[in-house]
Parts: sequence; C-alpha cells; structure tokens
Amino acid sequence: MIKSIPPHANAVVLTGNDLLVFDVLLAANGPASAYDILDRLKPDRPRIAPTTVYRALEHLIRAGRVRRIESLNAYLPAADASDRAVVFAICDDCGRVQARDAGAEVGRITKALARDGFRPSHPVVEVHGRCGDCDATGGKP
Amino acid sequence: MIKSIPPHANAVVLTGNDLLVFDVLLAANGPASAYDILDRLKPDRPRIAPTTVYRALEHLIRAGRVRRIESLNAYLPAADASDRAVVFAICDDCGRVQARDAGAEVGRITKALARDGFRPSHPVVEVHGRCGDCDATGGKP
DNA sequence: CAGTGTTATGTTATAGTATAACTCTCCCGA
DNA sequence: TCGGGAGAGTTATACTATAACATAACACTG
Repeated sequence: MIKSIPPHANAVVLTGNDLLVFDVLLAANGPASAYDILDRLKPDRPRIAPTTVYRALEHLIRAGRVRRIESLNAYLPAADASDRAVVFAICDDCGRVQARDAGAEVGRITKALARDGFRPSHPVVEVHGRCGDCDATGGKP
Repeated sequence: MIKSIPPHANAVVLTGNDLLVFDVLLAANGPASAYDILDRLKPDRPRIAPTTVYRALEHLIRAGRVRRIESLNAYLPAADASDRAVVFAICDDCGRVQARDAGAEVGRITKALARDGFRPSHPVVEVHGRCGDCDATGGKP
C-alpha cells in the first residue's frame, strides 16, 4: 500500500523571478492572465518579455503554488501546495474564483475513466456560474 | 443553401455556414481548433474570416451540436444534442478525446457549490491523461 | 408597399494568449 | 579548468479570439 507522497518528491526550486511573479499574483487578489502579470512588472522592468512570465508560471505550477484556470486563460495562487484535485467556482459576473477541494468527486470520475482503460493524469474541473454576492444583488453593479 | 426553416419555438436555427462548419468538424474525426476549420474551408472560400467560423461555432454550441474543450481551445461535435454534463477524457499522446456522461458526478459537485450559495451554470470537466491504446503501446508511435 | 427590426454575413483590423529559437551568463561539479 | 545545464534575455512569430463597422436578406407591421 502506498502511504503518502513525500512533499518534496519533485522539489522545484523557485528563483527570484518566480517569486516576483508569485507576489504579483498574490497582490492581484483574483485570477490574473500572464499579460496582466507582465503589465504589472513592466514599470520596474521595462524590457521584460512574455517568455519570462510564462517560465515563472511553469515553475510555480510545477511547484504546486499556482493553478491555471483553463477556461479563463488565467492563473491563481494556490491556497496550499497540495496536488489534491480542486474545483474552481467561477463567477461570470464579478470574475471572482473560489477553489474548493473536490478530491472525492473527481476521484469518482477518474476512477470511472480508469475502468475504461484511460489513465488520468491531470483533471480540470471548473464550474461557471454566479457567486452568492452577485446572485443577491443582481450582478456587477 | 437553406431557404427557410420553420421557426420552432425555442429551436436554434442553423444556417448554411453553420452546417458547413459542422461538416468540417465531423470530418476532422477529433477535436479541431477554429483555425483548423478555417484552413479547411479556405480552399473553397478564400476570403473567409475567423469571425465567420467563430459565429458558426457559437450557433452550434448554443444548439448543443458542438462542445468546446477549454483546455485545448478546440471544438468537438457532440454525440447528441443533450445538455447533460459530460467529461472529456483527453489523451495527451495521440490527441484523441472521448466524451462520457458525467451527469451524476458533476451533479454532486454543482450541488455542493449550490449549498455554498454559488449558482452553477456551466461546468467544465476535462481529464487529461493517456488513452488505453497509447498506454499499451508506449505512446504516439 | 415602405419602414423598421433582426439576424446573418462580410471585411478589416486588432487584441489577447503562448511558444520558438537563439543567445548569454553564471554556477557548479568532474 | 572546462563543460554542461539552468536561468534569463531577446526577437520574432504562431495561435486564439473579438471589436467595430458595413451590407444584405428576410420577416413583420402599419
């Protein structure tokens, strides 16, 4: 039986650039696109290129510190570095995103696929809708 | 070209362009990007623009005939026009995609979110991995 | 029929997202 | 010391999607 995966089985070393990008993401207080991040960094580093941001995002994602939201082409800092499956609840009115653990439900889905011979590696679970606040107030205003 | 279609109450009326795009998608035998479709249409219609393809895709999606795969930026014809939630099993080796009904599992997820005050509208469930064929043969070759 | 609204389509341009390909440099370990 | 690999810079380009405006075709209504 497998116990648990050592937290640093695939340690990813984060560089200065990586942490800079991570700080911007934290400050964004919500999902940010790679180019949002780029724009935020340009005042200090006028020659910074998309490549730099994308490389940092790749590191951060590998390290479990950041998640990509596929249906928004955006990135969100992770609450913790676990690789547990999460579901993103995306409010299409205000743009806010809540991440929730969905390990159990996603497990059912991946297990069902595995029974058909598919070997799941990375699940994407994102639910669009309207958050409680917007639903109460009738939207953005 | 289509002359007129009896305007059933809530039916989405598909136009000639729409059906053309749908035919290309069917012929693709797998997920196709909007620009794949565009390239395939260009020989017959050299002046066709992205807008035209995107508008057709929008119609087809509204009609339930086509699904967008968010994590691939690609489109797939739907097996049927139901709006039941599906999960896409995406093989990252060969690129093939299988759609499976996931109404029950997705229902659990959306209900859990609804209990938190979120009102789900459109779920995105896509699982990347390796299909049985590729897993058996070791990959693309 | 004219006037009007709606939808589809065309056309041009641009915005937004992501990667390729090459270079340089620095650090570290053989 | 040297060579290799990771990080980072630089330039260019590929890929994805929409904006903004113009025209046409049709359907409704008065």
